[in-house]
Amino acid sequence: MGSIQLEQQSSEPKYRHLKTVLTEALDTEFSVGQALPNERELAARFGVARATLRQALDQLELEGRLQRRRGVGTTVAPPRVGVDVSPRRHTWPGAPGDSWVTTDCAPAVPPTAVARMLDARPDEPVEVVHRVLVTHGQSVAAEQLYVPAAVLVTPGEAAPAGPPATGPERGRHVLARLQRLRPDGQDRSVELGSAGAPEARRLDQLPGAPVLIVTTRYAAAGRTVAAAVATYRADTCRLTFGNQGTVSLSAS
Amino acid sequence: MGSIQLEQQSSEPKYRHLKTVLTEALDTEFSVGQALPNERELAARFGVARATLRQALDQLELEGRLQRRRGVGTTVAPPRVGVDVSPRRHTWPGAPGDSWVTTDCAPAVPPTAVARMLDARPDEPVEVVHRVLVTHGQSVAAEQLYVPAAVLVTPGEAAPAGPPATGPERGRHVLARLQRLRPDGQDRSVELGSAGAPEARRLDQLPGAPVLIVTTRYAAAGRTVAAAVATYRADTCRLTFGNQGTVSLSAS
DNA sequence: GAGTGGTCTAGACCACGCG
DNA sequence: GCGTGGTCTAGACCACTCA
Repeated sequence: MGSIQLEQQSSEPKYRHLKTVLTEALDTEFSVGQALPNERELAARFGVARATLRQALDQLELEGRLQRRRGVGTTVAPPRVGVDVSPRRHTWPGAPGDSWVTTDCAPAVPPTAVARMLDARPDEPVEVVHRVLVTHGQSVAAEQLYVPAAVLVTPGEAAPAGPPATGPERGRHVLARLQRLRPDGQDRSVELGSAGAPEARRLDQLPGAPVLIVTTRYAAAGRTVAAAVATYRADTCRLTFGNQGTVSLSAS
Repeated sequence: MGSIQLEQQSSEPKYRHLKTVLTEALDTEFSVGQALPNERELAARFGVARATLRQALDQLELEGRLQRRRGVGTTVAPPRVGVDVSPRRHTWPGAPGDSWVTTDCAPAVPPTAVARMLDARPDEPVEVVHRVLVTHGQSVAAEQLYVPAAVLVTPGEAAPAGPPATGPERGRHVLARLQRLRPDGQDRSVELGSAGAPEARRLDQLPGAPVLIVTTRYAAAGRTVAAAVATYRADTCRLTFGNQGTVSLSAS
């Protein structure tokens, strides 16, 4: 990246041309993990204001090419890790092979959007199970699983030995009871969002960072019995859906 | 949104507080399609610089709450439209029920990343079929489908009557031949990206706008026979995966 | 304490859509 | 031609990490 000046011809914005130049430099002159010069240095080298340079860096970070940490610097990001969200692996919360870790649980009234998804009255109490997904030593996703209290009571069965009113143990208790319902299927959707303050803390990133929001509706006996809202770090991960056909492809 | 001043207490950045205030205003005082005051007006009303206000608007646009058009203004965005990308509906390119429209096709050498996905030599020629997906009168996705020329030739069959060297008709020809291979399965992944110049033009948005990139690998007879890179507008759509279980949920 | 990225300001001009 | 959002500047200070 020895370039000193940014020659430009057309009406293309500077930051976009800058992004192109930086992308080529990343492809040819940098390796994963390597640190870039700091922003003031880079801006001076290209002869632009720091805000303009940052516009280019912002997009490169959005695309997962760069990793920026306050107080530390900017480095070349590793390729995104693939996270399998296909129903085969991620079948049913708490099922064997489920690699999520339950971190907390408490009863609450759900957000209205969640209540609608559950076909529940807006004021109906639900259990909220908080879980995180850790791979390669880093948190990649945080999830809130909503289960109406009503679906957890089994008719003709005595109330179970009292679980704690809150905490991971209560969450495991809820998942165990959910397990007893036979899963029929799930609807799932993916959209772009930005991390709220609590998710950002759990995912070790700044609030407002881009995330992929995966919303899942779980069904048993033809009824919606649970809903999950999971936020995946968009910068570091890629959602994979495994093989959706009849014959396996060999892993490449 | 009659609020005139932005009182603040903690170390929370102004733009984030601003975003919270605006979100509440959108939820309570605005309806879909309604226009907001212009940016200079809003910035003055909240007592911040325009750049700070724009930081808040940027995030709200990323979340699909706002729609901004240069020369026009900012309006409240409608809810994102769900686009079904489940294998049931989106089975095999060109299959009946496939709602994509073929716009162009030409032979080319694929990008190296695509060649690797196809298990092809980097210089092996492929057919590139361009397609767009239109729903509710707007383009929501643009796709490039890569098919190695080798998989299209049928041994012991005469070369077909010459298709045009380029254009939609050639694309339909390629898809028709691809149909003859029996589909076995597909691998799919979703990640965040930003629109390049050509995709931006086809999706009627600005370059750099956030998109969801869906990469699909199609297999037949245990081999990878095609790969598709589709970019969906992240602002206006939500990818849905239908029912992935054994029993249908009633549509809500 | 030195150095990094994150936030913020108060301007300016440009490109675009529309009447 | 006017009003809109998009780009750009040249500063400033803050919050954070690390030696």
